Amino acid sequence: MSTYTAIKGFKDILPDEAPLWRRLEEAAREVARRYDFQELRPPMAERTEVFARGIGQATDIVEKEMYTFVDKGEERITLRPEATAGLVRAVLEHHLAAGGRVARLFCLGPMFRYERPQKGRLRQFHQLDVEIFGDPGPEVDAELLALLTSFLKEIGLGDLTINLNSLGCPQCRPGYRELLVKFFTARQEDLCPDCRRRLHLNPLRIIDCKSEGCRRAVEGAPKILEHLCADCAGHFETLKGLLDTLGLRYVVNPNLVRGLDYYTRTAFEVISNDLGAQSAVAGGGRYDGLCRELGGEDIPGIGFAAGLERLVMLLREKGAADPPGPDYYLAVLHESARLAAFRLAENLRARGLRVAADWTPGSLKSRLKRADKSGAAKVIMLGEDELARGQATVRDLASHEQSDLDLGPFLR
RNA sequence: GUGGGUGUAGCUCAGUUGGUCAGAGCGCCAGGUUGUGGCCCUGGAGGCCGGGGGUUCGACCCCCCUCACUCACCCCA
Repeated sequence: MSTYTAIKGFKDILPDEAPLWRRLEEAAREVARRYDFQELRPPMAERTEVFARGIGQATDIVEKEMYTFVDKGEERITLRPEATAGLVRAVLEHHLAAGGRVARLFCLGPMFRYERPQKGRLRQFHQLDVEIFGDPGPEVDAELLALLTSFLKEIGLGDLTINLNSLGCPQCRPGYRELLVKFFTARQEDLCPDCRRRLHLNPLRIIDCKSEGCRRAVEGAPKILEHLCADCAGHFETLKGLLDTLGLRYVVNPNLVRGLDYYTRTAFEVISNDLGAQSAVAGGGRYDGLCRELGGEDIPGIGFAAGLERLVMLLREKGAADPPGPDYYLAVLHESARLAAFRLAENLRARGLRVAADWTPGSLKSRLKRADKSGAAKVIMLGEDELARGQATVRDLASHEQSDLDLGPFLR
C-alpha cells in the first residue's frame, strides 16, 4: 500500500479502461452530431444559487450532497452536481434560446456529489447530458428519446428499454397531488417512516418507494396518467404515437417519478438489472418551468443525463475487446546497438508507426516474451551482429516469419 | 448520515484453540528445454500480515481505537 491514495469516491480511469471510455465519448459525439446537437461546455462550478434554485432546495442533492465552498472573494461556489442547471444558466446568459430560437445542446464531463460511494456511485462521476431548449412540442421529446436509443444501440446496449411516464404540469399536478395525499393518509400505517414524512412534503415520491408496505399501498393508488389535464394528456398521446411511428421500444410506467423538482410532463428512465442497487443508467424529462425559476424567460426544455461509469460497467460485463498493440516492438540486444535503435525508433515514429521501445537490459528470450505480451505485430531485433551487417532482424510475431530491415536509410 | 463485509507479495487469495504460519497460484527476473517468444522444468527477488495501543512468555490470529476499501439503506446517472 502506497502512502497516498486517491480521495474517497474519486477514481483513476486506468489505461486498460480508457479506450472503452473513449469509445463511449466518441459514440456520444457522433450521435449528437447526427441529431444536430452542439456541444456546450459549461464551467465545472457555478454560484451555489444556480444549483439550489435549479435543482430544488428540498432535494437531497442540494440539502446534503453538494461540494460547496466559499472562495477568496467571499463567493459561495458549488462544484456542479449535474449539468442541467449550468446549461440553463448559460442558455439564458447568452440568449441561446431567445426570441423563439431552439437550442439543442449536449455536454460531456464530470459531476460531483458528496455521497457515500458504492457500486455504480462515485463522488466524481461522469455524465452525458443532452438538452433541447425552446420547443414545447412532443416532437422534440420523441427526438430526444430516439437519440438516447441510438446512443445505447451504438455502444452495444440496444437491449435496454426506456421507461416512460408523464408527470403533469402546474395545471393538473396539484389536483393529483391532493388525491394522493388523501389516498395515502387513509393508509398511513402501511407506509414506511420515510414515506410518512413525504406524505406532505413530496407525496409523489411515495409511488417510487421500494419498501414492501409502500409498494402494496401504491398498487391501489390513483395514477397520474388518469388525472392529466387535456393538454398534458394530448402531449403524452402524441409523443407515444411518434415513438410508435419510429418503432422505438419503450414501456409506459405510471409509477415512474423523478427525483429532481423541476420536471414536468414527459419523464423517462433507462434501468438495468446488471448493475446492483444503482440501476438507473439514464434518466430525464421535460422541465418547462426551470428557466423561469432561474430568473429567465419562460423557455421550455427537455433533457436527459446518462451515467458513463454505469455504461462502462455494463460494457465491461459484456467483455470488451483488447485494444490493438504497437506496430513494432524494438528489442535492443546489445549495448552497442542502443544509439542506432534510438534513432530507428524515432524515425519509424516520424513515419506514423507506433513503436514500443524497450531500453531495459535483458535476454533475447525475455525481450521476445515482452514483445508478445505487448500485443505488438512485429519485433525489431537489434544487436551487435545486426549492427555490423547494417540490417535489423524483423520477426512477425504471428507467423514467425523473419526478414531484414536495412538500417541505412534510418541512420543517415 | 446509518448498517454489514474485507484489509496478508505487483495481482487473486490460503493461513488450524495464540506456539517454524510468513504461504500458494498468477505475474516478474534468471537459467534449462524448444526452431529465438507462447507449453513444460529448475531457481530467485518481492511482505512492519492497513496503522496505533492492549492482553500474553509468545499475536496474522484475541480485545480496544483508528484509517482505507467494499456492499447495502437513503438518493440518484
